[in-house]
Amino acid sequence: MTFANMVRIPITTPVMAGVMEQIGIRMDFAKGSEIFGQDEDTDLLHSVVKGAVRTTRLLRDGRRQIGDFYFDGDLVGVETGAVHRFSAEALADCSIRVARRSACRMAYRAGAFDGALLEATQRELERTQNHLLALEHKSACERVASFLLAFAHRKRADFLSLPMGRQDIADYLDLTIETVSRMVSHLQSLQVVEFKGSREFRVIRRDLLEQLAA
Amino acid sequence: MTFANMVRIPITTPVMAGVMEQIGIRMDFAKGSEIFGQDEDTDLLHSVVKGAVRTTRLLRDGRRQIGDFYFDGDLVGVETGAVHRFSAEALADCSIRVARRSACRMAYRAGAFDGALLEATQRELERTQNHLLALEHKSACERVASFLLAFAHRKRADFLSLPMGRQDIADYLDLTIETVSRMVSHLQSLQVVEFKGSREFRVIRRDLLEQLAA
DNA sequence: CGAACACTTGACGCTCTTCAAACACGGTGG
DNA sequence: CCACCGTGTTTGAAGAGCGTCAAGTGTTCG
Repeated sequence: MTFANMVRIPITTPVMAGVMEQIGIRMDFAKGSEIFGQDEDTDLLHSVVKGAVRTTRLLRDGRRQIGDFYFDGDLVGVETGAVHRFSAEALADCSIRVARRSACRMAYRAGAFDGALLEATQRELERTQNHLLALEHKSACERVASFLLAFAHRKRADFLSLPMGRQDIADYLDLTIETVSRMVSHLQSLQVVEFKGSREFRVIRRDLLEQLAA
Repeated sequence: MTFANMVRIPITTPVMAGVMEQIGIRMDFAKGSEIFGQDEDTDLLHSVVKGAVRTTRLLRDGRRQIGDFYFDGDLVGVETGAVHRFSAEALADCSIRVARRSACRMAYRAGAFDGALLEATQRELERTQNHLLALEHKSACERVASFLLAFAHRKRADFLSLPMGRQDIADYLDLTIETVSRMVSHLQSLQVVEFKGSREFRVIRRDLLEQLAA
């Protein structure tokens, strides 16, 4: 719990995972395809089995807000109303489990299921608060460092691969693509991380990276 | 629903309001006093009867993040875990209703109460997402304009009074107090709003203000 | 009436954006 | 096999916008 804002909170609970595994229908989505759309109804729940998902919403002015990125085990797009306010797309080829809310509620005791849904929503809230925290009063360098660090936390592998492009990172961090690129170069010149191409990277000095993420 | 990001979403539901009214104990808090603290447990629910509340959390580096502002009817600090991650303070003299979660659950059918709590959490999530949206890719002027507009939406009165000071606004909008001050002056010089002192203001040209809030 | 506090205003510098161009990679077709 | 193009990324130079520091102006309260 030293760096709360850098740890990715999984959007799942044991009960929720159990329910989805039991009654969810497995579907595959090709990289780039839409899993659900803005304004579709929220009756279906989606959880990621394998792959990477991004939620976005289009704004009046044509800009695009990134909601968040979701990975193995996460429930995607736990939302407020009857219709989705974000759409979800597969960043990589994905395997997703889909289930109807009503079916989930029947499969389990309704109360237990609602409790799990509440907890998932609370985790999503916590994540959004942390995202806010990761932007507020942080420099471009700190944002990019935090972002890379959050990934390094997910996998212990030597080199790991970012499933999203620079534009997605820029939108997520509220920076321009050029600034993200510059900061990545900067972190490399400091020997803190090493990139192989634009997506594969590894952390060389985790202590420095944590320090730079402030 | 034209300007989703400028509308303050109330954190309440009919069921929740009913429960709190029925079994909540009314308490008064003087301006500046703490309603609950960071790391206190979340067993107690608080709803605002009258007044204005601000939630904040202290960060490692000594900075202070503002969670949100809460007004009449709002449930304050719907949170994730067993302990509060934010503390809540009275911005003005406040009247608050306090109730134990467990008591609420007993007073109502547990299911109905949990549903109401879920909805309140979802609204809090939606608010946080909108807060994020209100910061991302927005200029200082747009942020301040949105902020004032959100208040103008709340009350239809001619002149209305901001319950928080410039520092709170600055923290909320991730700006400095000087920049907030400059933007307020700027909006005044454009004849879009009029200030009487530093807290009382009214909107002169709502259309322009909405345009500036982008 | 004076002191403490909150807010405003000004000047200057740094960071990030903008605009522009170069570069890298992957696929296609000659 | 290599020239060609499209897309995504990097790099550079210039400028705008916001932060910082510092001084000034209210405003509230003893």
